[in-house]
Amino acid sequence: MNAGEGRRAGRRPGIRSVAAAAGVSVSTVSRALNGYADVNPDTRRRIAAAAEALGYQPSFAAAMLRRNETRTVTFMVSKPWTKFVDPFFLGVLDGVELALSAQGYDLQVVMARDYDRESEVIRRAVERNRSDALLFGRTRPEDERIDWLEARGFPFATIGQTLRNSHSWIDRDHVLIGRTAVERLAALGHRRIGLLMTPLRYTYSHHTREGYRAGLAAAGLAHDPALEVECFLSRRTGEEAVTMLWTAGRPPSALVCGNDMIALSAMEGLQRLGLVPGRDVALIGCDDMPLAAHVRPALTTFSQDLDALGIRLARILLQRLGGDPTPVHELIQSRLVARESDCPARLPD
Amino acid sequence: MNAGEGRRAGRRPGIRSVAAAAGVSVSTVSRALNGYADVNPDTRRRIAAAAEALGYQPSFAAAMLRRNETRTVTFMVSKPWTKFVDPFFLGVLDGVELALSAQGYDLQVVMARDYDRESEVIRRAVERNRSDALLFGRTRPEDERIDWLEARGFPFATIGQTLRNSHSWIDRDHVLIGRTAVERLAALGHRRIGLLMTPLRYTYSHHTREGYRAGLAAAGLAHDPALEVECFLSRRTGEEAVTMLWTAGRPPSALVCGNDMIALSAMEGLQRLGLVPGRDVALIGCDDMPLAAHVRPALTTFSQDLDALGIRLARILLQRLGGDPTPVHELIQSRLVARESDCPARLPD
DNA sequence: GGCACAGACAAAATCGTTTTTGGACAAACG
DNA sequence: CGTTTGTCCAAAAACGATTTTGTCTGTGCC
Repeated sequence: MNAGEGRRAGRRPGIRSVAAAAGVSVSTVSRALNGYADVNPDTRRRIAAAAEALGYQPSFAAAMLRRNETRTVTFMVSKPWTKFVDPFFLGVLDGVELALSAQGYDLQVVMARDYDRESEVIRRAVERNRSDALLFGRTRPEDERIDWLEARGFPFATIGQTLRNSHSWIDRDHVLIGRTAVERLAALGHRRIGLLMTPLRYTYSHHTREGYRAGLAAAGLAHDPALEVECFLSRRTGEEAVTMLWTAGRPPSALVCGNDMIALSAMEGLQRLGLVPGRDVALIGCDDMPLAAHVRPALTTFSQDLDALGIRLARILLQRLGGDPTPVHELIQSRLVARESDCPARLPD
Repeated sequence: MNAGEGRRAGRRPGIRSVAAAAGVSVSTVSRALNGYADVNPDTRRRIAAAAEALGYQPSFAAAMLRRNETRTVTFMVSKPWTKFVDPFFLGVLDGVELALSAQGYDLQVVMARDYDRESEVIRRAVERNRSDALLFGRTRPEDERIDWLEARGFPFATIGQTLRNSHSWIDRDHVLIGRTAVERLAALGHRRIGLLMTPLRYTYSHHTREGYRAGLAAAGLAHDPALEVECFLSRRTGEEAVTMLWTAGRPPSALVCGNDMIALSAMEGLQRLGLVPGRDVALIGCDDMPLAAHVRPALTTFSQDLDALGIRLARILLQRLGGDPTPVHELIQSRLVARESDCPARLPD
């Protein structure tokens, strides 16, 4: 009889079925279900009931086509450290998913398998236009990914800053972390404190170094550039750095490490040199990865609520997607977790 | 002049622009770009060139709507162990993403934040119909999620088996793992070997136990049910189990642990009891999580190539999506990584 | 020559929503 | 009473691809 009658029976009910059941037009159903104002409360209820009864689920593809948005956010996870996915990203991922799904957004994950391909992965993710926005970390002082995204006007937010900082980001306060670490070690009597840095191509490495230097200055300690060693992305990186420091020149009595991986690896290096970490040499890490608490000596390090970080990151992005174009910056405080690896200086020098 | 001319300029080029540029109809463009047979090789080249020149990217939403498929796979990650995401899932996730993206599929991730909500999360993921298939782990002997999915005819594959095993899965050979662990400990002279099981609601726990018992039988050792302890999902679970075993009755001299978390926690429990793991009590874990190698004593455990597991899992699913409905089962071999925690028995009893 | 057939393409229908446009009606207002 | 205003809803036009159906050639075969 009526126009919508020809539907094949096996199919999922569409909006027209709901319209027919509720005795209204499809447009009214759409407006009712999407919470528009101009629909009679009574009609709205009738439609909701019909939709419920039919088990109606809107076709996402159709809505997506019409609205021209995907309600999906892509998270790029980098994993240059060892073959394991970085636990840091995973904690964040969890929080991000929580915040996104609460707003009806889906989370898509892409992996950047090595440093050089990160730009390409981003480009592909955007050009496939299967998501509305992008999230990623490991930002660099001059970041071509960010330039590219800004030029394209594609919404995104990052974990970590750049030099220009023209975009939305969230970040740990690495300056404060570096400074706090040094001050703590200085208070323990250490006069020669080394820094095992994460790769300087990342912005946060510079911040940590800045904080480290500020800490030295605040404690009235001399700054010896030879004690700043850049580490790279291998499992043994801290080991190599330590070997170098203890082989050439005057070694430090304490080490601030850019992350826990480096600290752990440095510990192994120290042991290999016949030194006992946490007794002969003090160490402080950064990340508080699960390992840190279980190693002997347990690693003193900086911890943060990754879940919360992820949630806030997602919120920042959602705000942007909600139409507010002003960039948001947020600095997350980390908490020092005192364990065993930071010991007092043994011999005053 | 012609029909397609009215397009607003700022927009991404659509298939009609390509058609216009190549001087053919939209249908021909579609067929050419999707690799259908009945298009002249020459025309095909012309179309490809035009698409390339315009930077044409097909609207995914439109294709999705018409084809009625999303080219997206949802991966549900469970995370009941502690607050950290299980590294096991993450390794797998990586492999899955690799295999899927190679076939043009996108990966969507949903988190199951606790055990009870896993079914709900799955139901929601499916009903939103924003993905073509589902991947998940932590299967149970009787798994309502699987029943539900099968009833609905929704494609999926799992990490882990069920009792009926009517679906596609991939799994570690936990029976072999349990058996190998026991045999190794028996060969080291242990006569009383305990089993710290993962929760029995999971299928693999039963398999491990089965292997454990088979190992005992093969070594000619008595089976004492009191030595089989079920552990639950807390950070201290192994500690509690150990305390119980050593408080009541005759304690074992060696422990097979259902996973590394349990083993690590058991080590802490042993130390609290004044025992030295790896000297007084032998332990073997299962998972080879990053922690395992760094703990003192380093944990002897079973390792597997998670990347490969993820890749094969994805392949199994893609085969299903490709139209082949026959369920595929695949058993992955694990490798024993001998470290320090499995020591010879001290006193023959 | 007439017919069947295949190759290469065009035209049009279709997927299931959202959004725009406009119409019917009632209330308010002069 | 006529006009404006506002409420509620229907009709129809998008959105941009894929798929079906149809048309027009040219070729092979009897």
